[in-house]
Amino acid sequence: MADVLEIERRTLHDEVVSRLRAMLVDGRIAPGAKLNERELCERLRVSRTPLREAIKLLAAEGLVDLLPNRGAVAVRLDENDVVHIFEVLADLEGMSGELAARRISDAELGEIKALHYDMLACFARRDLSGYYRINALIHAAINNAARNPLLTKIYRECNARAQSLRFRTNQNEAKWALAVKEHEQMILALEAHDAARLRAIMVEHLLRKRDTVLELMRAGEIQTHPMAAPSFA
Amino acid sequence: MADVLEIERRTLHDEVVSRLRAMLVDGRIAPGAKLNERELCERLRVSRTPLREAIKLLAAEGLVDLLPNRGAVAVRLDENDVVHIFEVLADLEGMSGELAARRISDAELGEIKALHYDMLACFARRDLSGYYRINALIHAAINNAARNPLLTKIYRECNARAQSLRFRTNQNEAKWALAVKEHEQMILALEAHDAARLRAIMVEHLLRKRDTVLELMRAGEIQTHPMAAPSFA
DNA sequence: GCATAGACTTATGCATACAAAATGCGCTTA
DNA sequence: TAAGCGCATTTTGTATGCATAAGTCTATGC
Repeated sequence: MADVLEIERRTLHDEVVSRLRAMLVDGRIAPGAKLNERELCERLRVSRTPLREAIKLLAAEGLVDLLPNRGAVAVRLDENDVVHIFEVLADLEGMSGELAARRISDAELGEIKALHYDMLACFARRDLSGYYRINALIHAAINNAARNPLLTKIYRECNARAQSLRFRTNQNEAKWALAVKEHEQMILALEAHDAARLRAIMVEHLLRKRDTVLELMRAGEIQTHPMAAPSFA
Repeated sequence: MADVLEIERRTLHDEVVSRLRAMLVDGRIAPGAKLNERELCERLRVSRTPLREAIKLLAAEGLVDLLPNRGAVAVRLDENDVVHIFEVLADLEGMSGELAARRISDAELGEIKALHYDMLACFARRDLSGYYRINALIHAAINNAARNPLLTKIYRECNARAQSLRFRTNQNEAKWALAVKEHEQMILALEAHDAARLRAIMVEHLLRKRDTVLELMRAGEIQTHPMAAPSFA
């Protein structure tokens, strides 16, 4: 037998962290919504102890704000926050690209190319959801090829912050086409193992995304304002 | 009166996080040492609840490892970990430098110059402790001038990981002199607001530090091995 | 003599209980 | 009528208790 089956011994608070994080990132808990302990305990069927440990952890990850003696609320990002997050994210992506270009294996490169074609298929069908999903897989694969677990951890955390905005860029045809073109450049740079070039492309790619997100925010197309219904569904 | 005095309302777990973090970074809790809850409760005069919340948080910061059902231990870094940490740290420093060069105010630059002279004084006196302290202040000041709170947060956390090694580079005269020279280059690049150049210098600076730390580790001059006394003083 | 099984001890994980702070609401009063 | 005050309720912060898993030690069998 190849390997012993990994015994599933996640602790309760770990489980709660994962579930809460998902709820925050996918919007089931809206930005600005209060995290009522009693209510969440009932929803998640756990006592307050593991729940509170989880909330503290998510605060460290920047997904919730802790108000002393008044509990926690899902973070609501303003324009400055978005600028800061994407600034860091762009650099982390750049670093991922630089390292990946140097370290990627042929097998990894092959898989990324395959994903790229999957993504092109989504683009051709104008399947934005599929495109987003595969796009995320490609970025994760590049990050993974950088072979730095700490970079991966930090990248994931920053990405979660950004994702909590639940923006949808690429709704503009020209921008979407440009993003695809940038992805093609990425593949070329990866194949050429051109570290400096891939860094530049990825930084550029992310900064462009930042600008689009800022535009959407200014246009009011991203939910970051005082909510009509401050609770969560 | 200028401003209302900031009411000190830190919660107990917050306080515990700070104190434990300090103990981990400054070595009062040695790498590999087990964090016994009961013992720490008595030392810190708190109950297990806030202590456990703090430990979970420090695990997220990478300063302790959580072993399910077997508590927490202070992380012990191996060579790979060090490579990964400094790889990220070098990039974060590079990013700090790049942004700081673009955004630094004259006042901030003046303060950094002053610190630089303080550091030169320490160098002249061969005061390694003072040098280290001021060196950290300079790096923090540059980071601060980058005006990105998220970058600052991540930088601090990575730095804490590295600091937990408690290395002392610059014990070699030639390397110390080189480090000082690199700092002079930093000041010049900052003054010239040459972002690309400052990034390059800072990355280089950190990678050199990484190499020195790796040398020290290989020479057994950094305490990362199974301890004779696995508890803490 | 070594390995192993089993009881016993200890420490951790989770739940609950208690204390203190904040919030809400009705009443009073100017 | 609106602002302010005080009590009741809710919610958070901390401590403690209970159940279970890990660790330890001894005794027994091969």
